[in-house]
Amino acid sequence: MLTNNLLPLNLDLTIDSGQVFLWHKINGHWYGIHGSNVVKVSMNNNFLEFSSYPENINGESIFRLDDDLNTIARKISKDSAMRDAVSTQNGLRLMRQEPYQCLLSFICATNTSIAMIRRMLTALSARFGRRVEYDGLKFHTFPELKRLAEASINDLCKCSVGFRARFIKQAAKTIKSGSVDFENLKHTKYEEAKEELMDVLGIGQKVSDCILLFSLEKLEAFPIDIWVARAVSSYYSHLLDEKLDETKMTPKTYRLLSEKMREYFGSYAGYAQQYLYCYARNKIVKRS
DNA sequence: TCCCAGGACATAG
DNA sequence: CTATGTCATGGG
Repeated sequence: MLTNNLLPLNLDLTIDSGQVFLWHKINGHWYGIHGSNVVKVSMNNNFLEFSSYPENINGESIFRLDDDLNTIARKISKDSAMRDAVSTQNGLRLMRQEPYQCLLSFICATNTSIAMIRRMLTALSARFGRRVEYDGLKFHTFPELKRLAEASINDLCKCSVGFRARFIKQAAKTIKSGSVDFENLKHTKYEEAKEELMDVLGIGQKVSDCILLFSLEKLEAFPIDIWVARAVSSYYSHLLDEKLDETKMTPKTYRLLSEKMREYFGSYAGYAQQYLYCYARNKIVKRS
């Protein structure tokens, strides 16, 4: 499938921006795990080339080409910091993930690094997913909820998930039971949907925001991790009433901050957040 | 050896 | 409602 609708799209930047964790670049093509499918993507002079297996998936949907990025970039470019973040990362987009995979991924993302998240999710898929071969390459699909819900804590721990094992198992049980309806949440107001997700064990404010932004169409969600907190502290302290200690993110501080930033950036605050996140990781001095 | 990483939970006040 | 300690794991 080929498309050039509403580009720009920078594949490398987007896929490697801490949203998805089961993608690999092989021979110039990106291969990713999208639920029970393997997807294959590449760019050929402004055309998105896309295929998937075993099901036929819409690549424009995964890369949110239905979002008019130029308009969004213009809307969030309200200050010099964001203008710089946008202009130096042209084509960075949000992705549209499978909600259940996104949810489990960000439960694994608590208090760890991206390299570790990749390791955990790769191990979980290898142990509990289904083997698929595509383009002569071997993959494992993302585990079905049933497998994770029935897995023993011990076997989950073999995937280096540590204390997250019980969260993964319990969350898989909860979602499988149907008490959380993703399709319904897509049409529920941000605040209400956020609260509902936080009823799931292992999901707090930040993880909930990530799930909402990356898989449930809540583009106003503004997840705050340590990097975004540093960026806000560096570039947006003038918007805050009190001085921000970005090392101490209490639930109260998180609530105030994210509310402030949603208010400032508006309905596309999530895009602003993603630009800030990547910008901060490259720009702000990493403490050794 | 200590600190950090896309934090959240349990408990006590 | 708020503050503090605890939770595995691996890299730097």
